[in-house]
Amino acid sequence: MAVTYTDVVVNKVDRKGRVSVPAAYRNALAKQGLDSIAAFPALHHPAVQGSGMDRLEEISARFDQADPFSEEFDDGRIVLLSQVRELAFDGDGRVTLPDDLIAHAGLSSKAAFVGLGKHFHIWEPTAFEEARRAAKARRAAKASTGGRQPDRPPAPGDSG
Amino acid sequence: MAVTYTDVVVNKVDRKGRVSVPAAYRNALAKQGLDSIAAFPALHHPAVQGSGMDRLEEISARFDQADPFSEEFDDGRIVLLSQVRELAFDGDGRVTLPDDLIAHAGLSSKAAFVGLGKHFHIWEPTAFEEARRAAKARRAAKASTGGRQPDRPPAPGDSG
DNA sequence: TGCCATCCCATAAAATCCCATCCTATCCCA
DNA sequence: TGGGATAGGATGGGATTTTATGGGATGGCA
Repeated sequence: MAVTYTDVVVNKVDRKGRVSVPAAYRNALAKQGLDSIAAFPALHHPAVQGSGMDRLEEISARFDQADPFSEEFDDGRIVLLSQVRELAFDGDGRVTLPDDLIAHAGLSSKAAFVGLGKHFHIWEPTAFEEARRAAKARRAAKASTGGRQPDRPPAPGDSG
Repeated sequence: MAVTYTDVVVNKVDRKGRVSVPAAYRNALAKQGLDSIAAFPALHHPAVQGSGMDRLEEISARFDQADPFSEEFDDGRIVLLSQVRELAFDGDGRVTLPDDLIAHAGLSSKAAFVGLGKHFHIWEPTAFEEARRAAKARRAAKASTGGRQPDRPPAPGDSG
């Protein structure tokens, strides 16, 4: 599977908390037989991270391989899996965002879907613009001090 | 079967000791033809662990795989399986929690259903929030002292 | 006959479905 | 190549259906 989600699309969040998932994303998911997205708070950003449930099953399977009662996996299980929400599409390709995710991402009336390859983020549009600007600035700073930047990985293909 | 239980849902425990099992969980179980949950005290937490009976059989099978005659696993099996209760749904999708499970989890008027993939926990809501906070802190501490820990499968947020 | 576990019903709130409308990118044809 | 015709998306809102929850009725068992 290659890059599935690309582009940035801004859609409205209506007063019921619904947002249309961009058709391109929906179609990508539909090809895998999925009619929902797995959503949870992005670890390092004020954004919702989304993907197909299949991505999550991978992770869940890893926890499961180990002794289901080993204590060492409990923290990961609790922190990661308990935050996952499965959001099913309604008949019009929309999902309703739960309050806690709306809060985490600081969403109000608009949501920016940001394609990141195998997953995507949902940001408050202006917050995303700001974050992107900041990221660019950091990269520029680094570039000027030397060193290869990861915007053009040397290896072809997709390793993830 | 994959990630079946996600999300955290807080429901009331009425004065008869009944709780509504979240519809999402019920529906998942119904798809497997189940109309009850298997519940027992979680090993490392003040919580009730639940799943479908099918999941329990799977777990029991692992004890056999390991070493059917090892004393260690036999103890585990006895401790675990002897404490399992099958809680049937009433007509409205509720179950009645036995006193010992209520005691073990310290439940009173509310119960938090915590989806953990293939099984779920039932916690006293504030106790769960506290436990999750602690788990997050431990993970953060570990992550900062070194690379990926063996108890830390690639997080869904790690790539983004 | 008293107690407890079920079952059943009523209600309020919330989630879901369904349809009408508005937009916009695309297509077709003169 | 201009412009209307179309199809697919995105939105809003109302109608329905599910859920969650409280309480009472019922039946079995000690």
